[in-house]
Amino acid sequence: MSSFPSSSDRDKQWGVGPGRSFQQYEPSSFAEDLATRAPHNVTPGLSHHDWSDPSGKRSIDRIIQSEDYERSHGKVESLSDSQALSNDSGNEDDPEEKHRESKRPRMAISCSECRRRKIKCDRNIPCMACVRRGMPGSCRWENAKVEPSPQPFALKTQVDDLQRQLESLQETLKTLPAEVVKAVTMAQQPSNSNTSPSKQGIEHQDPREAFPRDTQISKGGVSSNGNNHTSSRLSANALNATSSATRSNAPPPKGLSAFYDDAAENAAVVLESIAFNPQTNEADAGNDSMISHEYWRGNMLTPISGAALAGSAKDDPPKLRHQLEQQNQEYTSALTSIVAPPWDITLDRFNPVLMQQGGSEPDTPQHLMRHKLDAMHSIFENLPSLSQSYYLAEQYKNIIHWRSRILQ
Amino acid sequence: MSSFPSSSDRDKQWGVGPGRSFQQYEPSSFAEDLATRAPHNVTPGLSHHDWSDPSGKRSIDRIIQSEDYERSHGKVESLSDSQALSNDSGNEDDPEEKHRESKRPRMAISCSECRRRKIKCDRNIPCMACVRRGMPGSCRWENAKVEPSPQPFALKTQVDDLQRQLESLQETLKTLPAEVVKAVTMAQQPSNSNTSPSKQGIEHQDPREAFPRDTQISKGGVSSNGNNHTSSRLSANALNATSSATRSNAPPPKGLSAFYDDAAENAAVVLESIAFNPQTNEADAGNDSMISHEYWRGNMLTPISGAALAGSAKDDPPKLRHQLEQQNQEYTSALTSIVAPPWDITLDRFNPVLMQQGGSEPDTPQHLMRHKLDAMHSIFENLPSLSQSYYLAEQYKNIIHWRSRILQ
DNA sequence: GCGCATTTATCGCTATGTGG
DNA sequence: CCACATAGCGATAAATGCGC
Ligand SMILES: [Zn+2]
Ligand SMILES: [Zn+2]
Ligand SMILES: [Zn+2]
Ligand SMILES: [Zn+2]
Repeated sequence: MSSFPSSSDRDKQWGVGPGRSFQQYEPSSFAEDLATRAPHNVTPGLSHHDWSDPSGKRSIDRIIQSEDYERSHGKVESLSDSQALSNDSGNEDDPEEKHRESKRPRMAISCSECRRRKIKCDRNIPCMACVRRGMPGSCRWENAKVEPSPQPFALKTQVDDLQRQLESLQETLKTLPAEVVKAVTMAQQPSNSNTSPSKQGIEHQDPREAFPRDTQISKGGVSSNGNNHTSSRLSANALNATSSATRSNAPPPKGLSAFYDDAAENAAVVLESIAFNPQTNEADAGNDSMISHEYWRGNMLTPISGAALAGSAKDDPPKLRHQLEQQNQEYTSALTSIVAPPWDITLDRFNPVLMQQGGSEPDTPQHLMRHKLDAMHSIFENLPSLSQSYYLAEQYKNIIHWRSRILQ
Repeated sequence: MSSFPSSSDRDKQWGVGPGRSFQQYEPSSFAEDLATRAPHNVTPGLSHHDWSDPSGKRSIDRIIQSEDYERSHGKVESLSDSQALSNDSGNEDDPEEKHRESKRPRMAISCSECRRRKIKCDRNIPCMACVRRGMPGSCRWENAKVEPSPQPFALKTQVDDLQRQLESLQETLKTLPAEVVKAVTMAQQPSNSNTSPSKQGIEHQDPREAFPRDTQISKGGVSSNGNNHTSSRLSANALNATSSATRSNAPPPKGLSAFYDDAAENAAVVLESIAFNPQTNEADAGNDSMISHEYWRGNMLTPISGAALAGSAKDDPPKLRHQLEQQNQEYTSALTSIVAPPWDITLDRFNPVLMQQGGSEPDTPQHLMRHKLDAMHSIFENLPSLSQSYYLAEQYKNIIHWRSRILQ
């Protein structure tokens, strides 16, 4: 750490380029460097010159990348994120901070993944790079800091901390009424604490067993994988299995019915608040941070755009190409099966295809209405999760907004 | 160590290229290196060439990025220096040791078993290789590799796992009635260990990296690393299941307590307004950056790629095969329904699926409203997690924003 | 079980873009 | 024109997994 051999820097002559010579690694650049990499969050521009402390640079940057860092460091905070996106409002800036520093001089356009990997991004949404890599779903665009590459290690303290929390929570849970506890644990399956990777798990043997399959899968979505969280909601569902047959199993826990109702209410409230006061929720949401953000981050599905596909195919081996095509086809069809099916868009009007089978009746307006509603039902039925509904709504909103801008 | 090919690597100076000369790995890095790595430690010092930062360090730094860091950030460096490398002190010399660390750490994606045997791994969690071998239980993804660093570090997988458990529990808790939750959190909340940290710490990186492809899919309950805490979500499935899989026009849900209806109605109105009257919300929309988007980062489900499926099926018993296919189908459709944009981008204009229905409907009879509400109920019943919805919404908002930029 | 040819990922450093 | 950021090349470390 001692200061770096500054003088030496200069020596490094490496062929200077024609034109201007970059001496990038000068002191200042150092700071820059940090800023850049660290990006994780920091990004926002603040100049972190401050801590330019030369020493340890490298490691430090990496380290710093945590958001908290910035937070604590000064400002940044969500602002950057939100801001970036929100753009519209634009008005109220942070009153307080005022730092003249421009936050983000240059907006990013490459997808996050490409930025992280420092590779070329074709700027499509599932960009080719991501598609080729087999994870079109991880192709996102966030106008924000770049995250550092994943690392296999973590701080032990983290582990300890988590462990502690977990225990604490579990402990607390014990104090709850029996029924509740039961429901909860049931839902959440004994989290064996074990941190250690001791195997356990699924036993082996019958391969079929290995695949948990059952259940959740079809879940309308989301939840899915191991994450439970989603799921949990032990409530409502059980209660009104309204929607048709259930997949069997899991009989609703009984004594909780009273709670369920409440849960439903809560859900409604939540939805409402999200819809109307996103920022308000911010707080809540924020705090629930219990969840790991990691969850959904990476494998979202996304249909590959035709262009991207075509492009990639160009020089890829036929095998890969075929694979991509097939993959895409799957995505697309799946997508269609749910979103599109009930509608016959070509009619340019609401026309629930599915419903039709039900017996085509005359075209009475009345009936049309009826169809409409039924179709809507179909949709809603396929929007099992709040995420979905919220997403659709949001999406729609965005589209409108976007369009108005484009068409200007 | 010895295995390391290379120390000599360094020699390979690859001649400087014509055109621009990169001397990348040399001089300049020096300074930098020195600052950073060297200090750190350990590294033995190999002649500069070797600066190979030995490794540990490198990766370690990365690791550290956790929040905890910042906390201490005040001095991060110290940490890094001493801590991380602490080991070094003293023995830093052995060339051997140090070597084991790599300059460019990469996360593994094949399961441990496959890696060990050097055979192909389909990257699913019980990977086919393991399944076929009859020991799906032994299929784990431990990023084993080097786990050298003594003290302060731990495998990230551990952290992930813990985190997951914690989240799961908390999520579940959230579904409980407010009062209960309050009691619980209160009891344990004492801001124990800054909770916040956890969230972030882990965040970057995620599994997706690890399993580029669709992997987790079958995971169902298995947490990624082997632990089996099954995922909970006891009931949700039931409900949701129906939807995607079945497209039957199930009759509208009904029969909840009156009060539920009220709540739902409110929510329904909200949702409706969002969907049908986007502009109203527009303002809000912008700000979104709500919640820690980080939340869901990471474990989204992804359908099994056709290729993978095909491959596995190849020599598997038909029964299993069928199961897999079905499972996949369900996953695909479910997930797609969430992610799939309701518009048809290729048309360069949208096909507002939702819009239509909403838009018109001026004279909605009373009973129509009723249906709508019923539909809303369906949604609420499946309300999964706030985090998810936020994440998704955010995600898409980003996309829209991005598009608007690209399109100018 | 494993040598080793391939494929893939990481990252120093340069080229560019952009707001001020 | 400059300071500061992003884009992304291309060398090269590492992981994968064929084939014996
Ligand atoms: Zn990209
Ligand atoms: Zn991408
Ligand atoms: Zn495997
Ligand atoms: Zn395996």
